[in-house]
Amino acid sequence: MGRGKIEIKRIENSNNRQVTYSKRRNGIIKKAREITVLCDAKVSLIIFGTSGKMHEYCSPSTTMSDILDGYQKASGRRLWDAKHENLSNEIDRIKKENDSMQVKLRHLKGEDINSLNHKELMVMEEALENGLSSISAKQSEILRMVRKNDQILEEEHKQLQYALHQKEMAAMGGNMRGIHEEAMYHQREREDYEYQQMPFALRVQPMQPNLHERM
Amino acid sequence: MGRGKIEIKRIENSNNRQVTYSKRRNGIIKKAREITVLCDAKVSLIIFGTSGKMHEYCSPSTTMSDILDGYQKASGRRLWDAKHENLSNEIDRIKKENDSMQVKLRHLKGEDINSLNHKELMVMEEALENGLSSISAKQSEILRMVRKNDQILEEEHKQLQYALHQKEMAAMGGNMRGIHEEAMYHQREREDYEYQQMPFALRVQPMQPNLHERM
DNA sequence: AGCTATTAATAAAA
DNA sequence: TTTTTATTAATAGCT
Repeated sequence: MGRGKIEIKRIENSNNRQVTYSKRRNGIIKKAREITVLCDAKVSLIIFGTSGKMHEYCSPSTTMSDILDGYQKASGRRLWDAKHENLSNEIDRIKKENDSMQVKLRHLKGEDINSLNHKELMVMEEALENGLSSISAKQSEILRMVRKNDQILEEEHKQLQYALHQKEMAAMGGNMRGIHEEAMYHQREREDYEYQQMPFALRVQPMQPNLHERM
Repeated sequence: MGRGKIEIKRIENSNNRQVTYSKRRNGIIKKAREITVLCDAKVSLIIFGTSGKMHEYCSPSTTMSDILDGYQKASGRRLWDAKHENLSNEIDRIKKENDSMQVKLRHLKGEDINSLNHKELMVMEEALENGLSSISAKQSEILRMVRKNDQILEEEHKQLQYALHQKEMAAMGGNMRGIHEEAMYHQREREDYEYQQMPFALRVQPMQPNLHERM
């Protein structure tokens, strides 16, 4: 049914193949549509071309799921059971892994250890001791950090007190001598200058920014 | 394409409809087969007639499941049941549980504890100490059991030595006085009686039957 | 089921 | 891709 007869075998010319695919695909879908209308049939048709693009047709009176349900009943084959089984198996596997970890955790917490023998207990004891020492070390580290921060804060506190004292003394002197507004302004300027001159590390700023999170 | 043109609408004559269905069904399946061969396409085709009988075609290079998988991916629609989703969800849930337990275990072993804060470390430390003390207690218990068993064995050993000594003495006396067979038999009877008279706890029997398993 | 006149699909070309 | 068109393929109405 064309300008020439063709053999039903793979079309080697890729352009021809693509054109033929497009035409015949439309043809099949048209035929599917026609048979559903003419004969009350229910049709599910899915076509994938080499490009991977999909085309589908499904009778308007039904759905893919319905037809596939019917397919499963009629053919006895199960389309999804293989998947089901895989998933179920994976669940079993993971659950077992889970259980054994649960048991380990309980053992490490000292629960249900009646079933353990001396050797196993030794291994666990060692693990616990290692864990404990790691954690103690970490605790000490945090404590050191806290102390250091304390120390720094204390230093800053002293500096602030000193600065405040200076300011009060200066202000008092000014009042006693009846300094006017402009003089006060310069006074403030001088204090700003003094602050700029303080060693950087002594300025007010958080030294361990995330320490509160660790407490 | 027939002796007359027909409108594409339901064929009211049921006999004609059945005949046309049969012919066109074969036609579509043939077309499906042809497009797979000519164009390397993958086709899934399922047809139900009014009688409820099913006819299908699926490209030989693949399976219904494969094509329907592709359909799901391409269309975004889900053909499978809620069951699948439930299973998938459960897998996800269990995997998460798994992961968190893994993390806990690692933490208890003192690994990856940099991310923990002071409070969490405190909790873990306590858990580890509890676990350690439970295990130490169990170890002591086992040690006590071993010692007790030792003691019992030692007692039994003494009793056995004593019994053996008695027997040897008796045998020696018998030989010296030339005791005949019947006398020896009575000797043995007497020893059996003595054994029956021993305090039950001192008789030879395993005191901690499964102790070897615990070591 | 076959047959065949007729329509429908489509291969090749544009 | 789509259109055109010569040709083949499918099939409607009959047996």
